[in-house]
Amino acid sequence: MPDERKTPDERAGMTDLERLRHSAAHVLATAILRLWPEAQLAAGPPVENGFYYDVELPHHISPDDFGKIEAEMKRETKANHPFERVEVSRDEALDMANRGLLGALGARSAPSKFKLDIIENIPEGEKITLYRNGEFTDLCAGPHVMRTGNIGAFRLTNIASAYYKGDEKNPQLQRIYGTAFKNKTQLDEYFAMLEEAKKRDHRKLGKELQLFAFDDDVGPGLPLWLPRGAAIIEELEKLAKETEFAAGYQRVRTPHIAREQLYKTSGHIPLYKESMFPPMTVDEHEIERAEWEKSKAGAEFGITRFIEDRLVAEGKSSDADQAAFKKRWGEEAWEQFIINTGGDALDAGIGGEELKRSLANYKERVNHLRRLGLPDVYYLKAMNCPHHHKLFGAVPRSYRDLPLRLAEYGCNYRYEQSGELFGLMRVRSLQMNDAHIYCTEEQFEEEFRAVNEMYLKYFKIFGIDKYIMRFSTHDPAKLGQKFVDNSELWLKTEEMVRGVLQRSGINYIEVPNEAAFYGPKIDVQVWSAIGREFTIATNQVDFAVPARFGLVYKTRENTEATPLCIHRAPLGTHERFIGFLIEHYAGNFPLWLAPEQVRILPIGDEAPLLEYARSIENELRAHEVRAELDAGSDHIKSKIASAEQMKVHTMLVLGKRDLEANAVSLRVHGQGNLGAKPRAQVVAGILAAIKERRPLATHGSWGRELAR
RNA sequence: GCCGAAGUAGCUCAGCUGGUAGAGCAGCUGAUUCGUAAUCAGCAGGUCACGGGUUCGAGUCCCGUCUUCGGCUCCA
Repeated sequence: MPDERKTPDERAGMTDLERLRHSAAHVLATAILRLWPEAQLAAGPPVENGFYYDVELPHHISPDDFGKIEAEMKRETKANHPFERVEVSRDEALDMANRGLLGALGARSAPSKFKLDIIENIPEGEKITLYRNGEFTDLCAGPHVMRTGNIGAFRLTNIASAYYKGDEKNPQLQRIYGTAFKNKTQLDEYFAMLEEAKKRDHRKLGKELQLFAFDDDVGPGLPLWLPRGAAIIEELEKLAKETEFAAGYQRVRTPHIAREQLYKTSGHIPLYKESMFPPMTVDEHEIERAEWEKSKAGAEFGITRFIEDRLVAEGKSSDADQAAFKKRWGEEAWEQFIINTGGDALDAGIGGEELKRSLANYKERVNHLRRLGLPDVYYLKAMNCPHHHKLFGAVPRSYRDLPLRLAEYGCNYRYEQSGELFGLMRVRSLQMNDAHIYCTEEQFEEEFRAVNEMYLKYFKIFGIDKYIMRFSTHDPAKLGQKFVDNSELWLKTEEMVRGVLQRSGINYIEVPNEAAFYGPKIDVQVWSAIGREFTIATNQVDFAVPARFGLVYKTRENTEATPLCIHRAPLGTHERFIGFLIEHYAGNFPLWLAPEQVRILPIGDEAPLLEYARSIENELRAHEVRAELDAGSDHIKSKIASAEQMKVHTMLVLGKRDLEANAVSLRVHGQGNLGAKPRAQVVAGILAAIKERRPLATHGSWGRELAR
């Protein structure tokens, strides 16, 4: 949370680079004020890749303004003013803010309104400090570098909007982002890294490599998987199925929709209703219902008219009448009677044949509508757990059945806010590598440990060597609102999870107040080959929802107990995981994952050569290798260029010489020509590399091994 | 959802202050038979995101909608 106050301890812990960037934010503010003295400054902290300053300003700053802002910043760093720390009393600070002196170059007519607000939020007893560089003074707790000249190299990067303190009820500010480094070399390296990241962008590569597409008619956030992308999905599912089968999981299948009641039971409605697609209403009695509703309204009118015409006019009523009415016609008719007469019926006498007829008519209609029942309401499923809970409950369970591990690549639909959609990383239809493990408390530790080990196994396969597990716990103050109200269970399960994480030596950090509503969770963060961060999977403990579903198993003592549930998805969703893999591998997938594993490129199109090429293609395809034959009339250079461009993993170039020697000329994407090899050796090498899921991409070792 | 920017051929992009919509690549047809990153020629390809408006005339100006992007907020 960028706008949450940092404690003095956290500030003292700022790294040198953060200090430098924080100082750069002050220099940015100095420059902005020189150009637009009326600017109201809010906050300007260092962030992960740089810094920003939030300002309120009538002029809309655009990248076109960056040049002149940077020029002013340059002047300030050239001047090499010292950062001067001044301690002031609360009253002095308030006085200065009122005179517009804070976040300013000098006195101004308007008070420094955001600074005033910030001062008011500084806890009593905490020191209030100002920092000055040149003529610029800002309310700031520091720390800073010694002088403005210590900011070696900086550049403004982009501009965005942000609510003051991140609250949409507050005014919207312009947030100017920049980055700064000790020297120009580091700055240049950073921008080179960004360039590389741009080249690896999964949206760009996904289009170029024909992996997936989006279409306006299908809808935003609903990816269409082209055959090349679907091939990756197939491989991931194969991997998951093998791994999970070996770990004792059982596969299940559930529909994509369910009745409203399921999500009421699970508690997702109303808690997550906004992020679900709006419901579908199915009404088999739509016409009949409409007719009877209409005649019910007619009957009501009849009652009303009777009241108006007769009873009210005659003006008589009694408690005995009321009781008699209710007994004869029921509570509902009485209520309706009251509603229709605006309460006058209380004072009116009850009786008369006409009223009786009207009420009989009315009641018949009410009863008929009741028999029709309510229309069916269905939701697209936003998660698989409720369906899986129903599967647990579908069969009587005993402790002997536990742990029960139900796995499914379930397709979920989530109505993510339009502004959240982002390529494959945030979508509205997602296929999750989901499973739910139902177990006893005693089994929990072993199950949870096994899940973590599965993560580590996958990391190895995909060459992910940097990860962290974020262990999110509850906030006791929000029990009953954001979190299921059971303090004891929270503490108990959190302790269990913490224990497993500690004992298994997993790399984790603890994050308070971010748990799921039904239990503590673990978010798995990984870093791609170029150091971009992704949250790939979440792993959750659920001690609440199985009870809501009334799930029980028979214990050894023949009593009933509720199982614990672990929600886990090591490969997250296909969408996000493949998005990650594309950027991780820069589109150069290892052979087993490559959309097109082998392309056969004959030199020329003479019949015997094509026949030879076809026989190799058939042999590979018989082993389910994704092999294609380029039988076109292009020159070989051109065929190679096309194959390289599509990042085809292995190319087999075939000419007369190869035909005569029963050989193939091996070429691997990124490795170039590896020379002619016996056909059987190359085929065997390809099959082995796929079977073993050798982790490296094109720079991998298998091509080299074959070339030996 | 909020703020800002963008949307021209399958892709990458040009199209100036309003005056008949263009290139390269990809595609198709033909020629080329070439040993490791692009052989040549021809053809075809467009409701300039969509809907209104201003104008004699709109890709270009104005308004609305959709989508995408950069952020904010959100993420069971």
